[in-house]
Amino acid sequence: MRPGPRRSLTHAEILEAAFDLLEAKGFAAVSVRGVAGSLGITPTALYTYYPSKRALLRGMIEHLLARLEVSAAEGDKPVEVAGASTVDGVRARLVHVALALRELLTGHAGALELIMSGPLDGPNAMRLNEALLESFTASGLALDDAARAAHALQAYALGSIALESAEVDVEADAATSEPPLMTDVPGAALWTDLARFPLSEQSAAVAAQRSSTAQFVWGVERLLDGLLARG
Amino acid sequence: MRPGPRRSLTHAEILEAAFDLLEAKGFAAVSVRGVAGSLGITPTALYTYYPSKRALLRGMIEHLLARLEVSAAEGDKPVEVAGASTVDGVRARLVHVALALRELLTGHAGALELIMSGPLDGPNAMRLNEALLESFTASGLALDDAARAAHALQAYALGSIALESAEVDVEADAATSEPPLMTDVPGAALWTDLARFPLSEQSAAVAAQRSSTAQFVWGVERLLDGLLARG
DNA sequence: ACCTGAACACCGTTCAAGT
DNA sequence: ACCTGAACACCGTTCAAGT
Repeated sequence: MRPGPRRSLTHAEILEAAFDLLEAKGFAAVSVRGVAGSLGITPTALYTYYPSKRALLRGMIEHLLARLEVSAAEGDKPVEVAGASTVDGVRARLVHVALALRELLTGHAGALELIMSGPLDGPNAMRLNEALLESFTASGLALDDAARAAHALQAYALGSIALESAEVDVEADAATSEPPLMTDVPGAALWTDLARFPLSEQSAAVAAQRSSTAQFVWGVERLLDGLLARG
Repeated sequence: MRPGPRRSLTHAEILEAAFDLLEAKGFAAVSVRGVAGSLGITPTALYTYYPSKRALLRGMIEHLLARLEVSAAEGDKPVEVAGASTVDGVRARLVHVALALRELLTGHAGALELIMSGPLDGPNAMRLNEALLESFTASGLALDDAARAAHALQAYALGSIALESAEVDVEADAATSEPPLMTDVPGAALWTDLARFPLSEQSAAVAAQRSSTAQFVWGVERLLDGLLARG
């Protein structure tokens, strides 16, 4: 179509190859050499498109967040309660955005490491932030408080997802069964001494369900309780 | 003192060297080769003490969390309000623990990456969890809810610290002034088009203060509002 | 039992050279 | 203008060999 492309690759093609690698072999496989290799070019040729690996990762984060559903699409969750339908709808939208972020990051292997690998300051991260600000101001918060609330909700969501994925990792390790690691670190001898932590032991059943969507939403709801409280 | 040490090093000495490296040169410098080199031994000798780099990092996490002040030390914050002094004291303790965790992780360069590099399931992580469970049950929550609340608070704290440190990174990068990265990624042309995000622009002043302790505590307080709410 | 040296299969990045 | 090849200074991990 074009008179003749100066470059053999588009950024979109490079990012696609990078995500294929991420999905297939995990975050560690997304190396400059690996991405270049899967595109049939030399590692140094990739530096023509991105000035550093960090820049490549930033491009990937943007590409990922572009798929985040953030707008106030109707029919998400019809409000059935009579009365303050607007506020309830806004609240449902906030929960929806948090859940969408969680699904985006738990759906792609290595996506969390990607997000955590750099600051969230690209246009799509700002789109997310703007959507949260809209929702919080729409539910009656002053702009300053809305900004703090948006930040708090993002912090909870990212931290929650990070804790989840760390626990998934340990389940995967359980198969290889690492040795108990009895070291001379203070307290390390008690590694499996659950009796020292009676409440943790008793609540083990709940702890086992931490990776569930319900747990995530429960936390979002409690945070929103605090953030949206008035009078 | 001892009849004759079989090993030339203790785990404590190795961890100390590893933390010196972490503090001095950041997380990337904490390599098997780097730690071994700073101890005057060969990389392979380190595998006598830790079976993998991952095991070394787990040891470091435990070492770090051992320094976390988690107990109900008196005089932290004398309750001045008459009335429900116990509950207020418990709440103050929760804020205190969250702040202590934040100071621990922002105080040591690379400590967050360390924490995020694996699951939080060592004895000192359990000590933290147990302390949170005690506080939440003491303020009237059922054990199930207390477990969920403890998890939510840890999620918020870790996520908040992660967002902070990512922003610190970008400030450091501002000096080297990376090019604006005009790519053909959808939306990337709007990278600096703040006008598209009016609320984000207006609240930029608040956003600039995100790395403050006050912002962190505000979020903890709002979360606790939701978690501790009754009737 | 502890440690070394050599090796394997990787990294991100730079730079002179080709077309 | 785009790309290659060689090189630099690194990784984590394994394994035979020494003491």
